[in-house]
Amino acid sequence: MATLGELERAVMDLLWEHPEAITANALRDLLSQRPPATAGGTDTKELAVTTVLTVLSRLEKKGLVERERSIRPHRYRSVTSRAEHTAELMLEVLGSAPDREAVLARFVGTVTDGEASTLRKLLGLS
Amino acid sequence: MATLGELERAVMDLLWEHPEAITANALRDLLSQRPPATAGGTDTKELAVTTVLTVLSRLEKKGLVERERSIRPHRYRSVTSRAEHTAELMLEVLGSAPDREAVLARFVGTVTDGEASTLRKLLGLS
DNA sequence: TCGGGTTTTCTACGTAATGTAGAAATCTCC
DNA sequence: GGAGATTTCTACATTACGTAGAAAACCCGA
Repeated sequence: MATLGELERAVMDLLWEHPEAITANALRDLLSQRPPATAGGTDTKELAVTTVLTVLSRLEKKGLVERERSIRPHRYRSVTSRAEHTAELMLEVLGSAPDREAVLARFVGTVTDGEASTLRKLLGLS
Repeated sequence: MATLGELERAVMDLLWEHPEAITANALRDLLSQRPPATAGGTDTKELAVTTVLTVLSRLEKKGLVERERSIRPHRYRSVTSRAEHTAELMLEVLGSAPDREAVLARFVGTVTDGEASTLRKLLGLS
């Protein structure tokens, strides 16, 4: 896997919020509405559709997005949910550590109380 | 934070294995011993010391490494332990999710049994 | 003290990922 | 069959990283 760029991330966020597959044009419109997190301006950048399509192709190549080619304005959707993806990323980070248990110790020490009890619940079932 | 490059990662790994601060030259020697994980050749690349120094400077700028400037061959050491760093990375990934609990659910579902019990132990005490 | 070896900093270049989009090719419907 | 919509191809700018030479700074022995 890899880290996503800013625009790639924004696109994935939108796809995750939209379970139904959507077109590149729809995505471009949605992108123009959300302000860029980078600066605090009233900046509503209008991207070219080709830009969105390029990003979508790259995300597809990375396996994060798939599209329906049967219908003409292709519809795009994320392959996994955001939660899945995030969990995978966390596991990837954890996986590269030779001292996984030490990492987990630090990890649970920093998680909020509510989340700790969530974890307890989840672990109690198994 | 950010993801590290291959060489940056190798340097951090060595610094994490060496609690005592070490010199750039020592690092270069250590680097030449460990085979590059990329290919499986008997490749023992000898890097220039300036290369190692550049990487160390970049890691210092990123806040991952600090050095003693008082003595002349500067000694470098990692600011945090690998476990700390990894846990921070995991939290960073988790932090960007609006559905943290869902992520945690997926996460604990994928962790090994041994780690799950470790987590239970850690959470039981609190 | 001074000069040469050692160490560090500055500068630079190649590559790869990403943001961005025009030009060209493809498709679809009238 | 052609015009407008859609997708693909190609391209360029920027940034991060690997890599290291050139230059500057430093330190020790003669």
